Amino acid sequence: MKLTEAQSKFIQTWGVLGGNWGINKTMAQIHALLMAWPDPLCTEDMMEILQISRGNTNMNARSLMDWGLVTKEMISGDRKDYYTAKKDIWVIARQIAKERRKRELEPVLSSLKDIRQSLKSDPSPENIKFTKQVEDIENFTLKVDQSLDKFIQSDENWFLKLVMKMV
Amino acid sequence: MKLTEAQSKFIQTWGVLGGNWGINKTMAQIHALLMAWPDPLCTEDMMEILQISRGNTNMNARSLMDWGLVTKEMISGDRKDYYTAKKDIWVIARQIAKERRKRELEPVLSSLKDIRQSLKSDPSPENIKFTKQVEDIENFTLKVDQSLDKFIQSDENWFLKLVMKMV
DNA sequence: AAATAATTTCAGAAATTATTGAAATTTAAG
DNA sequence: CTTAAATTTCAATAATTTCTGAAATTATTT
Repeated sequence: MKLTEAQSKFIQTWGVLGGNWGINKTMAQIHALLMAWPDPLCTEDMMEILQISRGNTNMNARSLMDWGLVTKEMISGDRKDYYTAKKDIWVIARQIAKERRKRELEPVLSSLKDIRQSLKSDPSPENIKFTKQVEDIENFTLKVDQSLDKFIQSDENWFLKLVMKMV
Repeated sequence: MKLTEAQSKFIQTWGVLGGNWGINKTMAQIHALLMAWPDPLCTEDMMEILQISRGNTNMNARSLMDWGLVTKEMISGDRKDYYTAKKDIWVIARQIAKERRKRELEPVLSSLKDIRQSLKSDPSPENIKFTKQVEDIENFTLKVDQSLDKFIQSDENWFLKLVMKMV
């Protein structure tokens, strides 16, 4: 059970990328490993390949499942849990977009709404510019939210069309 | 020199958002403060309002300048440096897109290219699926890169059009 | 040129975040 | 039900990141 040169590089690259986006390095590496590996892997495998502890492996595998990027799999005749990652990069991207929208964009939108509320109840002249500012940011964020939503939905339609054709 | 309720909330919100995106909280807060404040602020001002040290203020203000989000300004009759942030959210978003593209996307693309190279020189059968995987990811990343580029360019045209109209 | 003011740097401290590993719990098999 | 294997949890520790504050540097005034 050993990585090829290319797989190592891939895991390394994904780990750095994750770091830039506020994602735990181990989580990104487990994700990369499961994307790079053709078959499901158990905890022991991941521990050995990535040289990390059992606890760390378990916690980050769970996070990846919370993000909907990884699933557990049963292998008959073996009582260990096996993990696989989605492999289609468009599906992965849509899933990440969906989660970040829910976890980050929605709360920001709600905060901006609150702030606009505060500003309404305190219409002092020094707030005029700032009010405009907050409105602009809220509109921008709404646009981003809508675009993300479109992207997230995108292939459901494609999928439906495909199904229609098949019938 | 004191923040309104709304301004505080705004700085708080921006700080949390920054955290989610791998950006230092103080940096995000200084940025938010300068966006929310109508006039330029000096180091002392920022230190007092955000309750942070001189060194911290200086370092993060510099980072914001590196990102092209904040500029120094001179106020005549005062030898202190004053800082202001760009206020147009579209300009800000384009600037951030531009920097992240340069700092993150380009290196990832270059790594992916390397990985593909490694794979070419080791065409073992267990690499077939992984090669396809890497190619897919590279294509996806290129698409993202192109879309970002389009977004970054977007209002240069708009700006040119505006200039034409003005002449 | 000396004095003063402002800025920058950076080593160490503090705070935060990630990781370990062993104990507790859960799950499955005999 | 008992035993054994696997998983999960979490307090302790390690690693990393951020922040401070004082010293060094740079810029401005007199």
